Amino acid sequence: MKMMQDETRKGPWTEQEDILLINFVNLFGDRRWDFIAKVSGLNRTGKSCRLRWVNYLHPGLKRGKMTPQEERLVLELHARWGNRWSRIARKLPGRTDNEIKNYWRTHTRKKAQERKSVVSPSLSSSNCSSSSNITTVNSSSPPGTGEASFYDTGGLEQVASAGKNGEAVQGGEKGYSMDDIWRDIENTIEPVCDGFSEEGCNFSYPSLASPSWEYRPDILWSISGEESKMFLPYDDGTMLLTG
DNA sequence: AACGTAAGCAACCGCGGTGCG
DNA sequence: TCGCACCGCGGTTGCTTACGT
Repeated sequence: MKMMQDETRKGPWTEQEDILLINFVNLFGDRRWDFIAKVSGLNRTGKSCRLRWVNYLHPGLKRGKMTPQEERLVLELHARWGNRWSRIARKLPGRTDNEIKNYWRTHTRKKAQERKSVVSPSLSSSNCSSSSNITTVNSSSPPGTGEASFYDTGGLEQVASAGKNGEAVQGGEKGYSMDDIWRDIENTIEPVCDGFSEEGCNFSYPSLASPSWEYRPDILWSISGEESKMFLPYDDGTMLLTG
């Protein structure tokens, strides 16, 4: 990892970055992303930090395949609200808008294919030239076109609950999984999630951005840009407070 | 066993909304 | 009241992994 302090890093997050971010969110809460981005020395944008937190690092996130109940809920809510992913996500504790969005995309694509094969098994290419709008919702199709056709399918029919890999182990964290990281965190930090059971920890309040641990102004020490140097991340992700 | 394709997931981008000076 | 900075959302893209031939 090259340390060009000036350029903003992009692309996949490393474990060390994750740990660093977790630490800083613990300290400052999960709202002041720009501040955290600067102070942490991550060389990431606030946006990027927020996204990483919300979609991957937030405690209480469920991992793995959607349950049939969740799938049904997604379909129902999507039928009702359309692409209001964050809104839908609030009704699914532990699921993120991104996750639901991705799920929907996959589901939609699958559906499109199923339909295509049902509607025109042998029709193949005869006269569907101009009116074949059901559609392959592929990535290049403009949003809305193909999608709308699913709103009215009564899309509630069972999703082939078959996904490919049941586990959806994200990102191939080799050696040091998120579970490990969280185990570490739990051992070292006390998240102020009290009273939050797995399900109590739902994010019904405005979006995942809600702090799952208290914002602690008392430990905010009024850090300025310069003072951020006080934090020197060790290689193993722990923090050294200097100064 | 190798190759091609599809599916799934993580991350980025752009835009609109909101709060603050 | 206006302008600016930041945050959050939805859309899109790119990469990795799984599967089929």
